Amino acid sequence: MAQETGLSTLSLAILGLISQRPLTGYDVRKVFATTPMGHFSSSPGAIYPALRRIEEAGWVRGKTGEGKTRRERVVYEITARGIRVLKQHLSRPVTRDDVIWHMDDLMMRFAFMDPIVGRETTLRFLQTFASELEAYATELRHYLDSVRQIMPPCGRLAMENGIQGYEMNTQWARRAIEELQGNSQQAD
Amino acid sequence: MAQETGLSTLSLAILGLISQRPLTGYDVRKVFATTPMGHFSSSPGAIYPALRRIEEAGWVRGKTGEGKTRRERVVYEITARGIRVLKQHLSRPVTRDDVIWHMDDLMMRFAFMDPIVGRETTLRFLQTFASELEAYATELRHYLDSVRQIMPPCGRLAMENGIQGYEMNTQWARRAIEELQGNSQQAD
DNA sequence: GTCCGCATGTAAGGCGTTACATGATTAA
DNA sequence: TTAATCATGTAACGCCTTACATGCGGAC
Repeated sequence: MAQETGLSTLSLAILGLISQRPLTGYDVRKVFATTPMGHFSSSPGAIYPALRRIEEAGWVRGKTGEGKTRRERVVYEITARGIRVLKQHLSRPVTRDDVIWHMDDLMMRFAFMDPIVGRETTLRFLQTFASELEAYATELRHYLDSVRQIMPPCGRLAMENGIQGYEMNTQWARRAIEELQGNSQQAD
Repeated sequence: MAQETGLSTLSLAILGLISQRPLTGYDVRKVFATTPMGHFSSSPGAIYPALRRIEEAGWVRGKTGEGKTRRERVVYEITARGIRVLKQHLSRPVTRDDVIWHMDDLMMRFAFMDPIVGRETTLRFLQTFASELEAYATELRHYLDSVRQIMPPCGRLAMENGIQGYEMNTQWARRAIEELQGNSQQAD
């Protein structure tokens, strides 16, 4: 459900993984099942159709019959077109809308962006990420203050939980900027 | 996509709101559009079908033609059956699975639970919520430590972001417990 | 020689999204 | 009277979910 590029969050996750190194569908499922990757479902009914879609879009190419055995096994690798789309998707500016509605997409973008778009763009991403988050958190705080009296205690606490999440993310981003500036070499 | 009761997160949100006071579909949309409520979509294509479903399930009852004008306007109120289902759904214990896959559902449950299931159950909810979260965060930290060397810096940072989110939620829950214990009166 | 893990898929169903459609009421 | 807001919906589409299905390879 992502913007202009038509890259859903799941497709982005898969394409990002394959951009790092060629993978089979099963490999992707394993990553989703065994790592805390975006807490995606590893169900075959999600992965294989998604792989087919991004292959039909020309972003990856599947190769059969590699390796020793002639077992059915399709290894996907990213195409030049795929890299282009990925780069375009990862370069999109962070909007207020993104931080409100597409946090998971943003974190996914961040996780893959450094090798694809370069350190400088990554840092710019974090800057706007942090400031959009901060602005939104401030706004929510104001809203909360204005309704604090009339809210049931648990509703208020639930809302504070959300706000603290945004504030935490803001701080995380600022720390990340410092870390990445200190360590300027780029994974490539 | 929620467990046994067949109450999706959106249905839960709507049912929870209606449990507080009778609402029209448009009212629900306004709440979603103007408050930070779970960042749901306020699109009519989501709300009205969901309302219809929970009405068909017998959890709410719609009444037409109230108020001054004879404008088409359906006010929904929760039924005894709806309260029963809500209570059952809100009383479910917090599982490890929930904190990994259904955080938004958990926060929604929390936001509505106090008046429906009582302060004591709410506190128990927060207790298990906190300990499940803490356990999972610890586990992720171990995992992160074990792969720290071989991870690209941004992948590591993305993962730390996730872990910090869990830790933040743990602390939030502990603070919430203290607050709710201090202020024992119950919204009813 | 049987069971488990690898590896790939399909089918039905549910539900949210975007976009479109319709009509009543109120404010300018 | 025109526009905005109130209020309710439908249709097409996409995509995820659960469940089922299939066959190879290695281990015991």
